[in-house]
Amino acid sequence: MRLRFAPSPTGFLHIGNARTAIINYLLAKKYSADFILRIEDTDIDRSSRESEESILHDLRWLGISWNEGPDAGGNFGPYRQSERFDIYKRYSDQLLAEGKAYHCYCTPEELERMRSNAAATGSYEYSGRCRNLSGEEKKRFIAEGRKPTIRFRVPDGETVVVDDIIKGRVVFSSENIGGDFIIVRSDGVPVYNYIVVIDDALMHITHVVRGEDHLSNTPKQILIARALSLPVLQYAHLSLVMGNDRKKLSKRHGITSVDMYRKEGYLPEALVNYLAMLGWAAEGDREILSVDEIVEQIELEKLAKSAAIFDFQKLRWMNGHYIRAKSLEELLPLMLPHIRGAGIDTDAIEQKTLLRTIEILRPYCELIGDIRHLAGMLLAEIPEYDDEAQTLLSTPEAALLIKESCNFFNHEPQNDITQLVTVLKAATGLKGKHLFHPLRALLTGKLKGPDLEHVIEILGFEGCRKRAEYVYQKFFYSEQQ
RNA sequence: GUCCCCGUCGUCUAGGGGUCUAGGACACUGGGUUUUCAUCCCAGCAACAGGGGUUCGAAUCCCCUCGGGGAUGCCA
Repeated sequence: MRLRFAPSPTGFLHIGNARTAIINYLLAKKYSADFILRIEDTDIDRSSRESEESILHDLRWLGISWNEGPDAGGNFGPYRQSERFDIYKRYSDQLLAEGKAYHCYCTPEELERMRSNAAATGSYEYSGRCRNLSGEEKKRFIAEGRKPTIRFRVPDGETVVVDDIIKGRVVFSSENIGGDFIIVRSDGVPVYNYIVVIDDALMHITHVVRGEDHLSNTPKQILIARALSLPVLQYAHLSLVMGNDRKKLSKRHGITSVDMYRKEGYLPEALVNYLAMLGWAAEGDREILSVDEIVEQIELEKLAKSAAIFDFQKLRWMNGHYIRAKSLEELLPLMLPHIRGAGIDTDAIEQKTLLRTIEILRPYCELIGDIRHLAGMLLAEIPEYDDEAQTLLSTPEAALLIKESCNFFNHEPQNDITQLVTVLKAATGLKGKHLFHPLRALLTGKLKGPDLEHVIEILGFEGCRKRAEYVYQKFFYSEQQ
């Protein structure tokens, strides 16, 4: 069994393509199949090496690996279509020689005109104008300087059956696949629907698992395979991933490139888990599964036929779950850049303190990047005091607490910080939320957050003292003026 | 327009003739834990697109309608 993922390097790895890659990879793992990565870079204007590299990078980040590919080599290369033009040329020459394809001299402008005329009346398909050109007509077109494309001569009255592993039996007739289609452009570059057949055959692919948007292309490909006496493969067409407006997922639905998910602080295991579960369900109502568990259970036959709307909420929930499941040691390097991004000098902080901070703050994180807005509460010299906290700290009730806090730090520097709450309680006569609320605001600058006990533990005597002093200066002292 | 695919809670899904007064998860609501919020735990809300058949019996099989999607490119 040999599977493949064949992206075109025209941008970042899209989340929908990532799902296709993941499912192929998971299946390859399950069946110990070879997994081939092929780069479909025949759209020369839009393809780039940078895109290819970023796609490979994103695939690796997701934990996907392949046995053969442009970087890995293999016995059936090259693995970039742009490096295989001589192969495609041989086959198109053969089709031409056998009369199964022909030169078409229609210009893009002419075709566009035919198309728009047809749109008014009804359906469009290529008229077949150049199907049976006389030598005379050909000569004339050539004399006009027209560069021909090569069109595949679609046979009449053929039935094409796709026995799709997911969709079931789908029957097409050669009459209504849109007429003779172009297989080689006028500049000599071959077209997807044609070369995909050659590559899959030559690379000994056994199962083509790809997006449903290719289902209608499949009869064209099968017709090509027949014409070339190449094998027809097993197909499995994955239902598409949609945005919340039920349109194919695209940029306007939010972030759609794997690259962005990584930057936002999603974990690859969450993305893999979520994408695998989109259109598939594991036994026993389980939602959170490791790659190995998914590999054990996943089957093409059990994948959903219907399109699925991408649920960002659920992905976030799952990501939060994986954040909580990770060890602190694993989390630290992932969160460190974000903590630094919040302007905190992590080099000045003991590793032990950082780990403990992450432990305390982690329940508040759905994304790794969420730590950025939280870290300041525990690690900044002086945290940001939000509006709610400022309002609270300006009340007379808080004034008393602020004053007594400063007392605690200034007059008895030997005080045990763990006694702060007890001492303040006695000194102010406040208790319950009347005590904890303003104290929280004073220490963290926020009205909500982790246990004050933990906050005090991380801040220590000095940290708490600095904040109390800051608040005294800002809210208490200024009010006395 | 034509061809093709699809249609169970708001969303992802389980279910494939009787065990379905339709199960789980996210979201939402309420409660518990907590000084607060988050985590965690418990409970609740909420669906078989519509209409015809077939059958003793249909969410499950068939047909039609409607709805959604994809293809119809010298993109892949």
